[in-house]
Amino acid sequence: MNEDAERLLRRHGLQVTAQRLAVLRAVSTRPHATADELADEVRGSIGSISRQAVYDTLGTLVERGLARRIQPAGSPARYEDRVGDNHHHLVCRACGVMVDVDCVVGEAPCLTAEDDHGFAIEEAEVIYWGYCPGCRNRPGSRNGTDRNARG
Amino acid sequence: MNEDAERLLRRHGLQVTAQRLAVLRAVSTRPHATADELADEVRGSIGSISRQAVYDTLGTLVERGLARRIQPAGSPARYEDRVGDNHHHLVCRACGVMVDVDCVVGEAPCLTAEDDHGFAIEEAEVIYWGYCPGCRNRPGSRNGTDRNARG
DNA sequence: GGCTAATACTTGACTCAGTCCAGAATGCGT
DNA sequence: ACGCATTCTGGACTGAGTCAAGTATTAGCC
Repeated sequence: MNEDAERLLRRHGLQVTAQRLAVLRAVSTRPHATADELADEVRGSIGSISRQAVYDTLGTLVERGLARRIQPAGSPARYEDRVGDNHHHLVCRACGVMVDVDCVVGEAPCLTAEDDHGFAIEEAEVIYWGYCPGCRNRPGSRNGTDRNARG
Repeated sequence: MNEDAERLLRRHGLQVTAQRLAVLRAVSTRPHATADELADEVRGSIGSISRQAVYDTLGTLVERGLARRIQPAGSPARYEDRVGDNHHHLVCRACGVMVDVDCVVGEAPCLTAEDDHGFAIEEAEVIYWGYCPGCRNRPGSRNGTDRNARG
């Protein structure tokens, strides 16, 4: 598994370091985690890492297309390693949990806006907002009262 | 015009204050502006306002459905007064400009995810990422090099 | 295996958006 | 006009993310 990660980095022209391998593994084992959570995960596996290294590495991974950054409203950035397929996200307003959903329209026609205003559209990011099964059944936590609550 | 804003506030059970009127007007005249920009706009019209009052008022307006908050990746929250219709946004990766686009699918079938994972889905937020006409033609500013550029 | 240049990591200070709090001011119903 | 409830102000604070300078690692070469 480390073999794979190492090759992956090299294939994308990146130097292989313990930190990068660990971050790559963390993104894969904990999809939708924040930079902070990933840092914790990494510390669990290689002992320690600086915040800066985490941000730097994540930035590089996103830039090289090895990871994807999602930034839902009111939440710090989250990262996932599912790239290349056209999937979207479902976020619970109450507890902040995020799950993947496949694109309604299949491939990439999401990319078609009615009027593109002359823009060269590259990507359509879709976030579905709602309440997860757990929070739907927990009274008081789903009427917008705690709209800022998150997990 | 102030008449309208005043009535609007009252109708939604809100006290009418100079600050609220001004914020409401600012949101309407400068769609997609950040809280800070709106504060400036308001200062231009009523002299001065505290940051807190701006955030507070915007929060209230959003809560009562008089305004909508959009938070694209890497950008502070933006506000607009176009509510109730199912429109989305088109954001330029290079200069950060944001324009409205109508929903591809018309009404609200955007709300249908293939598998809702048991969530009660309320809203689908769609952001199209790309490059605006100006930035498309400006070489060097559209190849992801300055992915963080905005403003 | 050791040397060197390039790249990556660490540490700490900093910025920026947004929130919290206590006290002062204002609007609203009577 | 009065008193209460709501709102506004100013300042301190938090949390996410960035900048910059110095140190450590990696990769390529001998």
